[in-house]
Amino acid sequence: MTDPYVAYREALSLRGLRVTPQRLMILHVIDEGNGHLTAEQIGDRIRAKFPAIHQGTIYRTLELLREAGLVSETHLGDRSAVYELMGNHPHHHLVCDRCGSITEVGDTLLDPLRAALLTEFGFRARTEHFAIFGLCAQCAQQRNSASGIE
Amino acid sequence: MTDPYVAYREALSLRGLRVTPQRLMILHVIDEGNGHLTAEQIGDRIRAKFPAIHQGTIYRTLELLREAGLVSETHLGDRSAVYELMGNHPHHHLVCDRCGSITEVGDTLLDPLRAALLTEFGFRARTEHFAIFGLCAQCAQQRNSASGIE
DNA sequence: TTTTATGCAAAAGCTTTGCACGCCC
DNA sequence: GGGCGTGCAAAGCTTTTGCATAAAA
Repeated sequence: MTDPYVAYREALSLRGLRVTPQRLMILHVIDEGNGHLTAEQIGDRIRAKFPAIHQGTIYRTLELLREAGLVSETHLGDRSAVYELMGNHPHHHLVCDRCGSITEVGDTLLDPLRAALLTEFGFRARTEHFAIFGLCAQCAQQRNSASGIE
Repeated sequence: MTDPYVAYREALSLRGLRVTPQRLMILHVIDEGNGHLTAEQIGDRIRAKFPAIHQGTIYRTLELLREAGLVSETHLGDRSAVYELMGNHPHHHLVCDRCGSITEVGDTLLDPLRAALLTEFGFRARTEHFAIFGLCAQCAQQRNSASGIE
C-alpha cells in the first residue's frame, strides 16, 4: 500500500501548484468523504488533528482545487456545497426531502438525458456529480400508509 | 382581464393563510419572474414601488408559501435560490458555467430519468424545477475554436 | 532569494430572529 | 378584540478579503 499522498503531490506539481501539507490533507479528507462533505466539515475533520489550520485556508484551497480541475463542487440544496475528487468513479446523489438520506446511484442513468440535451440544445451538461431531490422509497411508503393512500 | 390578485387571495384563504398586501405582491412578482428571481431580487422589485416592505418579510413569506405548497424553491448553484409559482407549466433551467446564460427547457425531457429512478430505486424525484449546469452551445463552440479543437 | 500560501482577524453578504405595533379576521 | 403579520434592528452564519509572517520552489 503506497502512500496516497504521493499521488496528491504529483497532481499538484503537474499543474504548477505548490505542495503544502494543508493541501495534501484537504485532498485526503475530500477523498475519504467521497463527495459527501461540506467545506466546514472538511475543516472540522482536519482541525480535529491539526487545530491550527484555519477555515479561511479551506475555502481558498477548495476554490483553487476546483479551478485546477482536481475537485468538483456540488450544491445539495439548502445545505452548502459538497466536494469530491474528480477522477473518482462518477456517481450521483438522490437526496430525500423528508429524512435527508442520501443514496448513491451510478452515472449511466443520466446518459439519455445528456444525449437529449446535446442533440436538442447543443448543451454540454456537466454532470460529473448531480443532486436530485425527492422522496426516498421508505419515506414515500410511510407517507402513503400514514394517510391511507392519500 | 380579471384581477390576478383574486386568484392569489383565494389560494391563500383556501389554506387558512391570512391575506395581506405583502403576500399578494410577493406572489405577483414571483409569477412575473417565471422562476428566475432570487429572494433579494423579489424584494428589490417590490421595494421599487413600496419601499417600506422589509427584506425580512420577504424571507418569512417565501418560507410560508413554500411550506404551503404555493411556491417552489430551486437552488441555482452558487448561492441563492430562485422561486416560482407551483402550477405554472413545469420547466427546467440549463445554466451555463461560463457565460451564466439560462435556457428554459420542457419537462418531458426528464421523463426517462424519472421513470428509471422510480423503478430502480423507488425514488420519487421532485423535479418540478430542475437546474442543470454545463456549457451552452455558444460557449462550447467558442472554446473549441479558441483552442483549435482542444 | 523570490514567490506564494497560510494564519489571523475583520468585514461582507445573506438569512434568521425578537420585539412592539398594526392589520386581518 | 384577539391573534397573527410586518417593520425594524440586531444577531447569526457562512464565506471572502487584507495583511504580516512563514513556507515552498
